[in-house]
Amino acid sequence: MPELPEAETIARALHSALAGRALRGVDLRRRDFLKTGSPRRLRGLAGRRLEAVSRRGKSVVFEFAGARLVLQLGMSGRVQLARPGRRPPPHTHLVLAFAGGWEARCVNTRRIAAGAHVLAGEELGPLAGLGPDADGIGPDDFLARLAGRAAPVKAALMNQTILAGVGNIYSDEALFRAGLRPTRRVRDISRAALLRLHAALRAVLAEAIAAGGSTLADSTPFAGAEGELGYFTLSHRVYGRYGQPCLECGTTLRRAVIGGRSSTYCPRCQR
DNA sequence: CATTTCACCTGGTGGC
DNA sequence: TGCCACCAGGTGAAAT
Repeated sequence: MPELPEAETIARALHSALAGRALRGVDLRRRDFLKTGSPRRLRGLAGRRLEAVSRRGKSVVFEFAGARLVLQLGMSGRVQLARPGRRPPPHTHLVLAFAGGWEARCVNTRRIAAGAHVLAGEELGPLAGLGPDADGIGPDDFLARLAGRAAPVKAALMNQTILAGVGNIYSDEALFRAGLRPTRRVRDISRAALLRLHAALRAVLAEAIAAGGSTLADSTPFAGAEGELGYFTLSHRVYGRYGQPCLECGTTLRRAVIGGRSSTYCPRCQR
């Protein structure tokens, strides 16, 4: 599912293909995909120049002069960068047409937690209340934001107000690398172990972003092929491997449900 | 406030 | 082969 690295990869690809181009047309194909702002305001973006595409947490941000369009990818969000004319894929809910003949097609199959937000000026919309981005946070800030919490460390990592961008996949991977059981309460974890977790999280995210970058280099959406932006495979060590042997010690990986999310961990390597 | 739980939605899977 | 129950999970609102 799209978390920080996937959103980063999408934002970078869109930025290199589209930054500097004028938005020519907006096609909102599913009205309820627009969560903040009116369709009128959305259409009002047409004619403006796209200054940049960036990322905040798990969201992709189209930056226009005086306004922003925030795209929440949710559970199953993808963006297809394509030439107009060809039929958009099923579940295409919003199409942004740019000068130079590129369309950014926002595709969502499971319509959960996904949507677009048109923000004027300094308006924050869904970005309000987000903690600092997980790929840039330093060890001191990380410790300060987590310190003393009663929540299970897995839940704390996925709490977007504490730290933005981490979801089920990368929290599982970071906890495995740090040797921490996802059910452990943060306040019971030593400072040294939390520092290990910080380092593990930063490393996992950096590797995933690099993997996304290499995927981009292969798919070259700018070369004319239809570019599906959104997913790539970093080889996961625990995520989704419930019931299979741990790659470090061979113990069968177990599953725990935390905050309604299933988490996979090694009962021997993670304490 | 912090924390926990639940609804939302659809495609893929696995059992029969 | 076909049917259907079940699962996945990001977000925000509601409950504790």
